Amino acid sequence: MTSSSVGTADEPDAAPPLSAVPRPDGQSRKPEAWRAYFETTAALQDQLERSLRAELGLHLADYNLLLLLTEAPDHRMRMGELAGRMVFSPSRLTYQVRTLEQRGLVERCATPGDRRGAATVLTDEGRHLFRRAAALHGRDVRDRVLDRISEQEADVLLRVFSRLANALHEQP
Amino acid sequence: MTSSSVGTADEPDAAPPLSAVPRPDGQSRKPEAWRAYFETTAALQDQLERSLRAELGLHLADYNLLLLLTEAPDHRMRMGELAGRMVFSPSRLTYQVRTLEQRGLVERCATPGDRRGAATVLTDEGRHLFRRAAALHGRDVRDRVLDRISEQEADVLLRVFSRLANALHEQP
DNA sequence: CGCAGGTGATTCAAATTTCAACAACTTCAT
DNA sequence: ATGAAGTTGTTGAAATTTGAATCACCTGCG
Repeated sequence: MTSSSVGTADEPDAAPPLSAVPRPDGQSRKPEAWRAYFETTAALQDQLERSLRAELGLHLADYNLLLLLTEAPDHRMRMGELAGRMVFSPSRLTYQVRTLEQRGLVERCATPGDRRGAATVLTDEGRHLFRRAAALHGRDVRDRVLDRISEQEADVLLRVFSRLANALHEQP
Repeated sequence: MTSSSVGTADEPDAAPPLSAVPRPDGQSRKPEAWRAYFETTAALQDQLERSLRAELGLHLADYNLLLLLTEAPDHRMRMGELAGRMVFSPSRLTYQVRTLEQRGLVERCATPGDRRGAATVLTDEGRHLFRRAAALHGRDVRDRVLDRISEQEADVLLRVFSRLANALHEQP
């Protein structure tokens, strides 16, 4: 995907200025920032996905699902919660889990108290594959992103995106 | 989509350019920043897409395609270039353009010098719909993002994502 | 010229995702 | 209890996306 500019966008492209001094023309740089963010994100996800695919045959979505399970207590999570965290529709999650199950990376099982529910658990094989995937993906992310930003910039990113996330959850 | 955290990212951080103030515990906040960025981006795109869909029946990809055409000289662009900018596979672009063509928003036409090529042009109807879409999408983006960050933060985002984009283009 | 080797774009089948029901179960107020 | 209403997940068909051919055309060299 690309741009998604707010419309009033004049191309940035080159090395951006250093200070936060207001521009001579009094214009905001926010639209440019939005566009840079949006376009770069598309290219970045494309590359991360390709790498994971080429090396381990995993989609980024597979990776993220395995990551969530890895972190979950007992390596186990309800379908619903998983769907929410993945920003997936329920049916998409069902499909996704089915494919991982066919590859032996996860297993489905019933939930204790609620006979409607289902849960997904990481298998040993899933845990092993994730370990390899994490090494690869971690390297990819460091090479392409983390090693290219300063701690200060990381702080700003963390602050900004955390704030945005809170706002998104409050008023959908 | 979710996280994509770097997971097992225990590695000395790259040299922080400026005067990064280390955390008390000496840990880097980069992995957290990455994760906040990644997760928030997923939720944000989901909401932007929903809004555009609900109001105007456009996918975010439709919007972006129309945006690129709107900005292009003569409201016209080659398939190849469009695909590159959209980070779309050629066949995906072909399909995407076909659906927009069926809705009367764009037209295909031959390219002057090269009889292999094809180009896409925005129609008047496409231009009109884009205007409405831009108003809506612009408001969405302002409400959810731009009005929630400072000019200084926007500057950092612009600087960071421009830098990352350059790096991505250099070493795929 | 004449064709070997690209390039630009489309096509087709298979994989994935969405959307709108549906089924199974829980909850809660009767 | 009882059944209306809400939850949880799945299913099936249609829409979208991918990936491997394929088609049509350009380029350059012998």
